[in-house]
Amino acid sequence: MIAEKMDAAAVEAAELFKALSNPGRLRILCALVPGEQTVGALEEQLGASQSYVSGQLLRLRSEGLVICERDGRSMRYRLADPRVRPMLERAYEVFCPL
Amino acid sequence: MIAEKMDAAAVEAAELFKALSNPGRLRILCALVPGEQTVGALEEQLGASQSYVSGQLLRLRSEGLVICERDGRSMRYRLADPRVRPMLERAYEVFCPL
DNA sequence: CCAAAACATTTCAATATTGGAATATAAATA
DNA sequence: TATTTATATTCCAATATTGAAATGTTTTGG
Repeated sequence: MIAEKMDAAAVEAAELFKALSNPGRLRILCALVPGEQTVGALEEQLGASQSYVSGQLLRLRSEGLVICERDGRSMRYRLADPRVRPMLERAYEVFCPL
Repeated sequence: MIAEKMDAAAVEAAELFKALSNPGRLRILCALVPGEQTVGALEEQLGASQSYVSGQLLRLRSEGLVICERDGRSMRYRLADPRVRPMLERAYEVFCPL
């Protein structure tokens, strides 16, 4: 049956949507769309605490949505899941009209 | 500052994503993309209980994502928020490739 | 090696979500 | 009108999420 495929896809999609369902995480991911960002840079852009940003990044990392790489004493984060960018682009069109 | 607009948009978008972050709700909304559906029809398509489907519909209604109309003893539900369809279409492209 | 900078991690209380079970309501039919 | 059908609503215990606070870790500069 096709229902199982649809169900599996729905579970996967729902997981991604859950990752996007928090304004802080959403803004972090959006900030990564143009390219890599340092944790400190993300703190500034969000106006959020170090612990908050780092915590959300940890979660996003554990879900495979971002990956990081050390650069001196900083960590550079970037998007890692190819499904994120298309969804964010559409969200941008829908929620941030010209 | 533009940060406030971005923040407001992020909050709105995150709310929609939260509605989509449950496989059951997601499948209900997907089932409504082609057109109106009865509660019973949704129960069949999802293979879920009456109480479950009706409960999720109640929530989606309270968020303004769907609206319903009585038709005899049935209720016909349909999508009500113009932002839902574009997001689901993109999700379909991303998660249900040809 | 030591201190500071930049992140990571743990902990926790408050709050929210989940889905099942039971019960209630509205409309049609006999 | 009594019953059945279709849907709505309430209730609840288990689980998950949230964001702040405190503390731990890693790397570099002196």
